[in-house]
Amino acid sequence: MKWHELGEMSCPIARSLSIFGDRWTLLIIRNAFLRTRRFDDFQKQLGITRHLLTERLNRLVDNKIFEKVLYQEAPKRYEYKLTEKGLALYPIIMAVTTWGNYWHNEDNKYPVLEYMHKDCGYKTKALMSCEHCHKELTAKNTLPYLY
Amino acid sequence: MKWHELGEMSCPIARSLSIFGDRWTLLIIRNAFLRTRRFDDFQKQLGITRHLLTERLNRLVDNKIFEKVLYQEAPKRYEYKLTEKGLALYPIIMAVTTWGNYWHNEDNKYPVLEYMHKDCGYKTKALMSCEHCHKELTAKNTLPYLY
DNA sequence: CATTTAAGTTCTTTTTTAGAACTTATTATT
DNA sequence: AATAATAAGTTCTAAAAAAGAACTTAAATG
Repeated sequence: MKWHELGEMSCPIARSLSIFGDRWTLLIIRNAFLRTRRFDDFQKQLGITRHLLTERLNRLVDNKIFEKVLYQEAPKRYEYKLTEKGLALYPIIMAVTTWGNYWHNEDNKYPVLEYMHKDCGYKTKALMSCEHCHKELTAKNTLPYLY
Repeated sequence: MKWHELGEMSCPIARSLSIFGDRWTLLIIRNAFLRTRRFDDFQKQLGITRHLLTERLNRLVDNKIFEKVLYQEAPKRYEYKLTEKGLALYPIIMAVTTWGNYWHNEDNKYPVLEYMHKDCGYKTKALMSCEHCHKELTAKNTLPYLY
């Protein structure tokens, strides 16, 4: 299977990975959530080559995850800002964070990145939960279900 | 930054991506959740080259996401079975599914893959929620918080 | 006038991936 | 008994992608 074919698959996971299933894109998005918006800042923070960063940012703009916002007229300069569609990636970032914190952190060698829920004021772990009964969803109590 | 350096970063996202932040690994894991366990089945279902599949499965075994389980003595053959650490990736799969379903599906061109919560019996969307107040967590009501 | 800033672009080298054929050990079929 | 099939890789070559460094452009700054 060629990579670009993934984008046309009926599986939502395959389609999603055709956008961010590579070595850099989710890290770019992570930094965007941490308020990075400019080319050189992404480049310095990530250590990604300028060439690749250009290519990835363009893909994210094409897919409406970032929008380019003019911040300077001459010469024209744009910031890369998460759209609503881009902001909707946050649960993925949280899910990856949570797994990395608790499952891929032998001997608690690395610090734990948690989240503070502003509405209730508590430091919280992100749980996947059922929209009906609000209990936690796991591989064992859940079945994929094609609508 | 070189790729293998990611695995030693303090950020849980970077460390996680050092395992599954590539073109194939999350698709392998998706299929594992759909009960695929054998080399040739992964290969045929995904259309991945045998060479890469070998490399990816070995990485997943090294990282204790799959365990090899002997299912035939002569010649020795092993199945790749998700460990508890591997099963814990399910929220990531659900989060990616949910985003792909609702945000990366223009004109509802593609079918929606939902989940059935066996405990309550309802078809459900996977929501990221606060372990305290159980309300939904989003980019806007949440702050990363280094413990 | 020389430097700096910001956002790329271009170039060469290295690494990864794709694709197809081959191997090995055993079981099933003609 | 010889031939084909199954399963899980391994080994090749060619193609694509990524790394790394230097260059470009346009304006602002010292």
